[in-house]
Amino acid sequence: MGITDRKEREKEELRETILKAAKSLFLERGIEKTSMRTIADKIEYSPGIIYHYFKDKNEIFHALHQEGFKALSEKMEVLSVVQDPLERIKAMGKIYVKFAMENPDMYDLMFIKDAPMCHVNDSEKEEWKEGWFAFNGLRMTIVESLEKGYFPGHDAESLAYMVWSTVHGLVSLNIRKRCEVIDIPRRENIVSDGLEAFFKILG
Amino acid sequence: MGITDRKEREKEELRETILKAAKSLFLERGIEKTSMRTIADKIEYSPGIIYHYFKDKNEIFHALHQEGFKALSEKMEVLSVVQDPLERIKAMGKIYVKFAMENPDMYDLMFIKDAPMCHVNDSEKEEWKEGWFAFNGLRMTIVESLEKGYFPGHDAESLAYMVWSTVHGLVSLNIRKRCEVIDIPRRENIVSDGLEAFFKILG
DNA sequence: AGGATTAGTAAACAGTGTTTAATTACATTT
DNA sequence: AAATGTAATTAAACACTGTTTACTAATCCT
Repeated sequence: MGITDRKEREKEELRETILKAAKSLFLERGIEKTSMRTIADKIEYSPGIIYHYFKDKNEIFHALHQEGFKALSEKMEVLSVVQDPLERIKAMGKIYVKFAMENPDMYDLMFIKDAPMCHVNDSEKEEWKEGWFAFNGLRMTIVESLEKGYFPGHDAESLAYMVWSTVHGLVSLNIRKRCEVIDIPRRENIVSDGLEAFFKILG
Repeated sequence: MGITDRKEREKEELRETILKAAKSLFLERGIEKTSMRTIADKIEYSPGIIYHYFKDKNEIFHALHQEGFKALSEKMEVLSVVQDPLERIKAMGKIYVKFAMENPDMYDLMFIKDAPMCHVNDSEKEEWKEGWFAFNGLRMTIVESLEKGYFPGHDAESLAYMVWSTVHGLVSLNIRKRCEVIDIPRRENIVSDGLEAFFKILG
């Protein structure tokens, strides 16, 4: 079965090539300017071939979407050294915001664009694994905080969603250029300043 | 100059007709499915005519964008009866979230989509008036809170951006379908639950 | 009434995602 | 080695998109 195996491998290779081309085009020109034809041009194949490896454009970007979550979760690994759960929440927030500001297009794809989520709804229904895993990391840390007496009278789920919302809001308003309402000198650091204000309120 | 006036009025009328058609199509099918041709079909003119009244598709949706801000600021008018500034912040948050959940497509256009903001950047640069006005309402209330001794050690700008970020995060994660990570029974009320958690933390 | 201006249109351009049918390349079987 | 069957690959088309162009028809002003 050596030949079938090699075939299999070659097929996988082209899939990876398509994905790599899509990623580099996406990161330097955005999703809208990355068309099936520009991807095809880049890999020097005809546009039609892509549909033998991906159902549609959405499936390509869903794959990149997953890569993004892998990258983010890797950055979260250092959190294991932070003992205090409240400090760990703050450290998570910092990593999250840093990731978003350093990879705005990837963040956009992961948390703002509606494109790849439609795909999730269609094919995997209640299955958005990467997202669930990431959110659960935050929720567990908050459960631990509640156990240690932080945030009395709160419940983990609401609190976790609220914390996520705040950091998401901080970065997404910036990424989608809604910060123009803030004076130019302040604007530069408004995301990290907002984050610090949030931490101060958390206690 | 009566004739010129009537001409002017008629021209304004078609502009309004286009806007009305665009709005109704947009609200029932979303921005992506509202094309220049579907608008033209609806008003029973040829697609080309739209370009005599609007520079491009963006300019149409920038006009709707402004309508959205007018609607939101009208809903904020009741706030004048709330005396305590901290309570006013909370009331603002509730109105904001209610508006977003009742008009998700309009909210999307106003705060999530990048489309109409590009237009702002190009033509009016540092001029996004409606947005600045809305944000300033929040900032002023927070200044008042600081004066009354709330949030010691904070500055108004960071705090205002943080509060805005939280409410924006709560609704935008929901609108862009990132709440699938939350269990189904909790999901239904997660936005208002998250908002309550935030209020609880604000004090 | 005639020339200028404006409203409106049809058709085209360049682009998009996607599907189709046809073709090429290649492994397997005869 | 030649024929067959299968999979990879392509060119071309379809139905869209936003936008521009050249043209016509209507209206206004002198």
